[in-house]
Amino acid sequence: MTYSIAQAAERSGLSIDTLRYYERIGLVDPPARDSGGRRSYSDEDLSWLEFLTKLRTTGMPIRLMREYAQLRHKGLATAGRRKQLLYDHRTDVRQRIAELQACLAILDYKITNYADIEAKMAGESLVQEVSA
Amino acid sequence: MTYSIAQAAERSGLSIDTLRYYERIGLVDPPARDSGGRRSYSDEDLSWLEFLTKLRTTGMPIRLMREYAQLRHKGLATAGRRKQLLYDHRTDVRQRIAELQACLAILDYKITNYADIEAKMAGESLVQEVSA
DNA sequence: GCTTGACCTGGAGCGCACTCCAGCTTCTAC
DNA sequence: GTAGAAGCTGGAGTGCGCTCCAGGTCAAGC
Repeated sequence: MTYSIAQAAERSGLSIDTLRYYERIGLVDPPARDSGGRRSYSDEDLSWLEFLTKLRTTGMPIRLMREYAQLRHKGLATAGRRKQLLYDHRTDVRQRIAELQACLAILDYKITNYADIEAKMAGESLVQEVSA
Repeated sequence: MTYSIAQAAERSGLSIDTLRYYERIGLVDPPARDSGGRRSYSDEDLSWLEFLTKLRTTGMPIRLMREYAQLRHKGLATAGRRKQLLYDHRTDVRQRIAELQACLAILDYKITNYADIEAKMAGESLVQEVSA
């Protein structure tokens, strides 16, 4: 299967401009071209894009994604370094999750507080109503 | 207790420039000034900064932090809207955590794959050694 | 009273990750 | 054979969240 840039954009969730941008900066290999010179993405291209979006979602800077992409081109010999890159990144992601969860607890606390305030205010207006 | 801007920066984890920037854009109230016209942060100021950094850590855009800050000034009457803001934000944060966890699973998978490759390569070089 | 260092202001600059644009080509459908 | 949609390129522009700078003030220690 091959895909036009519009289809690749839809499937990857990236914009057409972003796809071309990623190609320009060396994050993705230039895809095949059709007879009219238009980009024609393969399933393999899409898999790589999908993985890239995971890295992006987890906040990997483009600089590192590019490094990973370049290592891929050098074949099996670089597997160790690629693994290390992902390993380090995983550590970051875990830390980020922990951080978010800690903040979540604070949000919970604040929200509960506001709920209490609302309950109290509702109670008071009830008292007003009853005493009126 | 009062704190110089350098102390406030250290305690909040923000830079001095960021503290002044937050003040400029209305995220924090202008703190008191000492006799020489220098900023003098109170414990209350620091608490607010601490909370702001939680919102920032969880990715709340400055626009919304500012909205929250402005609501605070209007007193209890805005408690409901502030709660709603935090509530919506909590939903975002939870979703973000779920997203990160899904990506984490993929990273785990990839890393395991690389470990397998390494094990296989090590095995092969062992075979080479033995057969040499 | 002079140096040093922290702090002040207004405004410019920066890095990141896109996003948009002008002007052109190419395919498709009528 | 022509209109319209989709795609092409190189390059400029954008939004966010800071970060840095020049030129000045102020207080403390020597």
